[in-house]
Amino acid sequence: MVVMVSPEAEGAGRLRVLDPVTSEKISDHTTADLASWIGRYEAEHQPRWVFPAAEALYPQLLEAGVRVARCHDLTLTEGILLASAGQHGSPRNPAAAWARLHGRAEPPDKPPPARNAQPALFETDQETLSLDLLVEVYRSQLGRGEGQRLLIAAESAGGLAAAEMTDHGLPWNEGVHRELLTEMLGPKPAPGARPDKLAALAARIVDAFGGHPVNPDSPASVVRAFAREGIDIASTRAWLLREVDHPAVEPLLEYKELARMWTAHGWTWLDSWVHNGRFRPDYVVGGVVSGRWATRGGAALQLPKALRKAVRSLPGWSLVVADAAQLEPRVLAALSGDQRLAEVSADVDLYASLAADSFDGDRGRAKIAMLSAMYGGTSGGAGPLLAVLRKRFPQAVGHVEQAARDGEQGFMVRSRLGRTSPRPGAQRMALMERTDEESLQKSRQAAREWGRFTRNFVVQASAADWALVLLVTLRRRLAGTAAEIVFYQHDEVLVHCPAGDAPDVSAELAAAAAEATGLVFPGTEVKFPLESSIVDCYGDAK
DNA sequence: ATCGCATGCGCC
DNA sequence: AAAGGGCGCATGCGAT
Repeated sequence: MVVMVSPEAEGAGRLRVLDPVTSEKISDHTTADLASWIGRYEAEHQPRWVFPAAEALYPQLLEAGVRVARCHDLTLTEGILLASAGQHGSPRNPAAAWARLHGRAEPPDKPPPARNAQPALFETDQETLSLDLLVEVYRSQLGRGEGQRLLIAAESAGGLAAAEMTDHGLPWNEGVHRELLTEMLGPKPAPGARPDKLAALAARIVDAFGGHPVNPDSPASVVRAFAREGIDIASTRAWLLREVDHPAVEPLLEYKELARMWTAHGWTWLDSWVHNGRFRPDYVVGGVVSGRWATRGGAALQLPKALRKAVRSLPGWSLVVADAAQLEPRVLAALSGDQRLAEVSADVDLYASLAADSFDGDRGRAKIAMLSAMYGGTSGGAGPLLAVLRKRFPQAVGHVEQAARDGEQGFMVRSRLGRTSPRPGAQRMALMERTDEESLQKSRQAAREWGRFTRNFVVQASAADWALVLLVTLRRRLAGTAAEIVFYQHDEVLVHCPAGDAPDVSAELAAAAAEATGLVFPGTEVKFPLESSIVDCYGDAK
């Protein structure tokens, strides 16, 4: 069964039950308590729910204790279909989709919710759209999305998984975090003051420059200070500073590291993002053009490794941490059908295996070669290494080089499941097409840059396909158990579960990885190992 | 006072 | 001197 949902203010709503094959109306319903209605119907029928946007509706259902298994998200789907039609960035809400079908003016998307906004129990500004309109958009999407059914289903399920993860929250031990901050930075400073250790380092930096005032937070000020000492640096990037022989370098590097911890993940972050022992980021499903997720606030996908110490399971519970090993080169092997690279992928350490096959056992060089192929890099002597790779793995290298050529010519490229890259913007496209003598250089550079983007897109986006399918497959497998998926980051999943269930969860993870591989790359011989460990502390994983 | 851009670093 | 793809975020700083 398929049920269209049109939420109204104050938790009310309208619903239409549709025939799953024809999408014809079976019955209409209105209710003052949408959550309860959905909860009852879910228990009895487990339909596919059609939501205008799970992001807006599902948190309220979860708040009311209602979960659903399956949905079709009209907003997420519209985003995929628009991109597929070369219309990245158009409004993708259902009302805009309907307007497009009828040649009317398209209402813009609503601005995203305020940073770290506390979700209201029942939002009253939720746009109410008629069931007729929603059904029309749904049918249109089924037609337009014929070739991307798995991607649409996975993206929609991802929308549910994201809301559930925010609802669970990542178990966060505030005490551990505070101890770490005190250890690194000193006691929590008064408002407006710098932590002791940062102040001390700043003083050391000034000393090292002979007492001249220097603001270590200002790159320009640091560059000027070095210039006074006769040292020219192009920027204050850490990797560049490391090459400089000067007493200020060491305290500067330490300052940068600690300052980042203070400003990005210090006491202020803790107070605004961790409540009752849980960190609840807002995930933005498909927020990156490649299909990777983003987050709104909280920098959840950029947690410094040092902070993983603060992620602790509750007493009697465990964390199962799973990480796809070297996902992107495996994806390239499967995408391109390169038999030899498929054989290399049999090893959990793909780079070691690649080194043994083609680089005299030099893992570092093997890795540089592979990364250059996937990113289009040429530095670090990558050129000759790439040549070796091309000779030994012509299909794999040919695959990314074709994607690069497509991009250089302004064509779109697609991920395995059909997610589509944007076209170059009008300005870049105009530059890329210029052939006059004075612009030739810039034209070629613009084309090469876009080629690097599309080269990487096919790999990164197909890896995101695989990881998304893994996530939603795992979600389905864990439904009805006590286990909670609590974190998802590109190629990594964390599950929080009763300690006794952890081995079962690990088994489900392995099964989900195999299932994802079969769904995304049917028939491939490429191996996609998932390294998982059962721990009490995220910092102890691997 | 407020905004947008550049810088630089965190993660994958 | 730049160099390899994708992001989010805090800060500095000039423009408004």
